[in-house]
Amino acid sequence: MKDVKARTVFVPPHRERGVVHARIAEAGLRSTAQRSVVYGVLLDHAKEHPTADEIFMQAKTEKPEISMATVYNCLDALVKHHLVKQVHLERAATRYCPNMDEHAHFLCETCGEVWDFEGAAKPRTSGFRVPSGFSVTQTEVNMRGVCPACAEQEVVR
Amino acid sequence: MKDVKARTVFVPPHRERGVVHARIAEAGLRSTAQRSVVYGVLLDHAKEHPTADEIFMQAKTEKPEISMATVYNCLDALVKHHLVKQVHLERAATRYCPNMDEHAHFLCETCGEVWDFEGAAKPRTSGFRVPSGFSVTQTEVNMRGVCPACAEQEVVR
DNA sequence: ATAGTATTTAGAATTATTCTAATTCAGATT
DNA sequence: AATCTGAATTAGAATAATTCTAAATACTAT
Repeated sequence: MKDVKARTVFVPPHRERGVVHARIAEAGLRSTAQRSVVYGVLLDHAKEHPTADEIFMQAKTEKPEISMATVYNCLDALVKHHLVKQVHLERAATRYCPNMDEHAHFLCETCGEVWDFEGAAKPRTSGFRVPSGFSVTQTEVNMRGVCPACAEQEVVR
Repeated sequence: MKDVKARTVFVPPHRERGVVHARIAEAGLRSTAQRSVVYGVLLDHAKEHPTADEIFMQAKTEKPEISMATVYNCLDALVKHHLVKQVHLERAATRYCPNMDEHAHFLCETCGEVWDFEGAAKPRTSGFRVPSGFSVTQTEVNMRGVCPACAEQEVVR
């Protein structure tokens, strides 16, 4: 399990009793203890863009009985109700992101860290021509390259 | 294995003796029989955006001894030498695309088909602000929604 | 409190991908 | 044409990611 970090302008809501519960309920989801824990973990670790497994391990510290299947169930429910986004960056495990503002993801190919890039694409379709008849509900923009820290190291070497 | 189709403006080069070989060599890769088969399959099935497993099954019809590990090795080599792109649309298997023109991918959430949307994003970063210091080498744009055929069926129903 | 439905659970099953170590091959050199 | 050398291929095992299953539990509305 690689340790990933990321920078974002997104400020997750302060995680306190009731806030997470309320958000889940507002989204039209039955609010269960497990969903609160999973969503709470994701809000606390938004910058890490954690995988299901990383979320599972963290969630267990708060709720030891929780199972992996439940983490997947919860994540799917949160995704379906637009509280969380899936991020498909690599051939490896899917990552999750509770920042629903429009933003792109950047993966540093050298260190593997994931970053959020703010700034909405106008049109919402990121500049690509959408043939008529297609309705686009979601756009995911993923970039790869080298982050400043890694670029600097290369120069030094 | 789901049967997928897609529409694209990309016209794959006619697959004949030597053409595939030459492209691989030009890319700076040692040209082996297996790489030719894998790349050839991909060119013939560009519209399907096949998975490694689908490519493996097709490749076996041309070269029965080929192994799955080789398909992955070949795909990785082709990706590294910019002959092929990985497409990460879903939590499921990675898809591969030999169309290196700038384009976006669209996944119909109803029927699961993948489509190519032409049209380069300018700036190359798809309208998102890239913080200074980051160098972007690749941008992947994935959209989801409903394709015309599925939209029509919904109206009828 | 009770029924009815959705959710959770453990663990098995499946699918996708990577690894390993032995063998074979492509391309350069003689 | 034969030889060399590092790279590529192979089968199969191993690992990792995700989904499935059936039984138990927890919510919500009565």
